[in-house]
Amino acid sequence: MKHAVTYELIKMDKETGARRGRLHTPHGAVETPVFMPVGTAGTVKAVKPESLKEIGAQILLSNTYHLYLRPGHELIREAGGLHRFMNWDRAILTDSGGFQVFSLGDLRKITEEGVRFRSHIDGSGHMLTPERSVEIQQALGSDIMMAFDECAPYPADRHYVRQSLERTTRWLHRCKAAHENPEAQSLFGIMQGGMYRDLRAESAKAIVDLDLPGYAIGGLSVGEPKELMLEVLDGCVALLPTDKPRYLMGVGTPDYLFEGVERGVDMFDCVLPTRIARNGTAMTSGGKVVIRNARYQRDFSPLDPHCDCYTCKNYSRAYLRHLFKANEILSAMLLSEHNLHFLTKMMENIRKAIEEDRFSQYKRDFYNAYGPF
RNA sequence: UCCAAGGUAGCUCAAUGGUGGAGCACUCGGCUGUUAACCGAUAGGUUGUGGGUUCGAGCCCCACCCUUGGAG
Repeated sequence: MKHAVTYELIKMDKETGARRGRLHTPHGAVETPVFMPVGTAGTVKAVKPESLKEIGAQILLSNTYHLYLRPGHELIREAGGLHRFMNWDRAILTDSGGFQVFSLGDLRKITEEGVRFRSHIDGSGHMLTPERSVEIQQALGSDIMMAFDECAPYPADRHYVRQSLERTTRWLHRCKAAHENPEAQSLFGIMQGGMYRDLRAESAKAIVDLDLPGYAIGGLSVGEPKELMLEVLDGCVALLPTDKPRYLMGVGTPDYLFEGVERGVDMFDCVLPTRIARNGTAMTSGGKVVIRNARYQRDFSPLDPHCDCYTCKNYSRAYLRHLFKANEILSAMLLSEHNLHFLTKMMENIRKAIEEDRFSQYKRDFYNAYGPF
């Protein structure tokens, strides 16, 4: 059987676990390692698809739970699928709603069958099951569907995490069984196991046994200290096959991206660049810039002097601060575009550095310029 | 000139005669498979002025100043 999405390993870094690869999808190739901007509700908030293309985004993430509630997956099927509906002809990965099991804590109840949600929009009741999640993602027509999982909270006791990951594994089998056309869309499995090394190993073995076209590491970056996260991540990557893409879910600060790549992760996604943009913060080559701060009131220099994005080419820090303070929508647009450009460009540089066997050097240079994260 | 209603944080306003608060603004912090153009924290006061009553006054009394509306 031919999978919709395949992974081509192009080059391994000589010193670290970093690797340069390529994902082949029904909507074009994706050069890895890659950062995927998040477009939860069928839009990367405040950024036009045209701008995303200019920035160089290769693949977007969208969300099953949110699109199911509004406007409804049947409507999107009727529109010709999510790609057409949102005018994005490059690749799309859809999350399964599994993260909402975690983030909508008070609004859901987990059972073996699935998860009962109360809509955060109108309070109505809904049942999301592995079968239902796959059905919705098939209607959306994403290139990569994620398995319906439970992202366990941190901290969580061993007993809970074990129960949770075993249920997630059973759910993965049901997702695979419900998956109708693996040649049109690929299903990625998600490893869980919290911060417990042996449970991670159990989870990894269970999902790798299904021989899926890609594997994700879930349940990290949920509030645990960075050292712990990296230690767990070390173990996780080692458990995954080298001939399949590895996706670290929910990671998006520059340091975590470098650390992930260094350990052999190929894909990342995160709301952080767009969210902090809307809240008045930018990532720049010189570090984090909280543009809302009074110190930038009369700073007429560009946000990042080393950046060639639309925002940095045309506007000053003083103007960006003014827009934010004045609650102007353009503030969210310009800062979001910049932050996505920044991370996308950073990943581009990382890929190039791996090709030229100077990943570690690039990482050092980047850290030196960026300062504390 | 008279009548009325008012003067409390930068702004708009709360506060039985009993420890003067809120929202917004300001300043700062946080945000990691989006419940998030969000959340949190700090700061900010001779309660228009001067007297009086009272154990105690933003609140009651007197005078004055100022604002708004009305009448002339």
